[in-house]
Amino acid sequence: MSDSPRSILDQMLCFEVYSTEHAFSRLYKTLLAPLGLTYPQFLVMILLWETDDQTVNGIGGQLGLESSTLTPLLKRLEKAGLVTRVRDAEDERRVRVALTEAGDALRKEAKGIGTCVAQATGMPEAELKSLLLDLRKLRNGLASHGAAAD
Amino acid sequence: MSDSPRSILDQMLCFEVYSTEHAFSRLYKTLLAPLGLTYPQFLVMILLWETDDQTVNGIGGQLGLESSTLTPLLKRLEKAGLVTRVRDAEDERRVRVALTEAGDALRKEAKGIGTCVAQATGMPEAELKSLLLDLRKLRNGLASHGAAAD
DNA sequence: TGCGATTTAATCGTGTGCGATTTATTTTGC
DNA sequence: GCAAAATAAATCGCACACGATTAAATCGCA
Repeated sequence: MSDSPRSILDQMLCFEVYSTEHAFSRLYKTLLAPLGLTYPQFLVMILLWETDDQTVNGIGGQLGLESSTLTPLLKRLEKAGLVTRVRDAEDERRVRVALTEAGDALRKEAKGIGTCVAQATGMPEAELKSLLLDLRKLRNGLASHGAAAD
Repeated sequence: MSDSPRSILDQMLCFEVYSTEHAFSRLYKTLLAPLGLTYPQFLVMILLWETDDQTVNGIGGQLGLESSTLTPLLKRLEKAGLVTRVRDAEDERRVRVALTEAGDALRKEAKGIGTCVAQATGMPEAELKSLLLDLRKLRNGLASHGAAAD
């Protein structure tokens, strides 16, 4: 990227979101490499650290991901020994995802990452907070549009 | 997504960017389906509509994408009859990507998409513009951090 | 001039993402 | 109580996206 020649892309908000997402992704890649996690895997772990033992749909609802994305991802976390996947005895359709000891222990390793990212932005906290709220407003607008079309 | 239970994710700017990117992606999917384009393909077409006949690296530099991403994508555009890919006679290492007539003609079909997306956000133009600038500031911060680590 | 370093695309392997479909289970409506 | 509808997860095919590597062409400098 770096210094692109002026282009119509510079006026497009969607492209700014698109490339900012890539920038975050690249930063997280280096931060998460020691933990052996990808960014989406990290998001799942954050949810489980907060509330252990959730269903696939429960996780997907919070992240906005389909089971077609989550199932393979969760299998990789299982293979890495961080979570267990077991059919719910109450409702055999559901699969409950829970932390293993190793998965729980990883929480400590991840402690500093949040503040590390905040520092990497080079922006004051208040500005980041207001940007977050503006983005949420935008996302809600886009989502409601999609929902209205159904 | 919709109404997630309150979670630590709600405080994370990176997740807001991540999910806003998905929201844009879903919206563009429906808008671009009639053109037979994906969103990254659309970005490439925008660059070519603006400046025809560019190298793979030239396009990649503007989009922040590697040749490992672009080469298959460009081959799909070529297969769809929208662009040509030919080795540069001046420098045989380079591949020049240019619009076909069909690729150029598609420009008209894409005319309304920009304003359509702007409307879908449900936010006033000035707000979108300031959000774009804030995001650019954030992205530059993240990128410079990554560069500094090299 | 010629050879090593650099540049440019392409290739390969891994990991998201999604839509459409499938399978198994539970809920419902009669 | 049982067939139809609904729900949950998994599966499949396709399309990004990146890092590492490779192959070919060009550059640069001794």
